[in-house]
Amino acid sequence: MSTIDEKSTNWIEKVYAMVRQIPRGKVTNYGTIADHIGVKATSRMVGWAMNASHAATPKVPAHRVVNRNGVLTGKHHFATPTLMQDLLEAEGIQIIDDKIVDFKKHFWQPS
DNA sequence: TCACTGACCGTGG
DNA sequence: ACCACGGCCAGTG
Repeated sequence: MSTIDEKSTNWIEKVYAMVRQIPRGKVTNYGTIADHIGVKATSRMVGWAMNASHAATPKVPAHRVVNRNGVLTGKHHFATPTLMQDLLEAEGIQIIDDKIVDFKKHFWQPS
């Protein structure tokens, strides 16, 4: 705490940076992020990192990150269980049963 | 100090 | 096609 950190949890910051790079109206999944980071990090770690993303600056659009099934797995972790779906719908993404429609079409992947 | 869990994904039988 | 297991980091009890 105090002062901004250093090198520890460096891979976590990479996750934040990648999620912030996601354009509006697009979504990605944990595996792709972890894989692109190319470090010792798996999807589980990415999800855990996002758990602390609420303290990251600037805020990380975690609502654009879903699981491989295109399901809003982390919606329950938001301020409200419907906030994630509401944000995605606001970006033009249709969601049915907590699942993104045409997930592949809205899927975004880092270069 | 040790052990388990966590917003997951891929592979094997 | 379905079920079970391993992997990786950090935080909490």
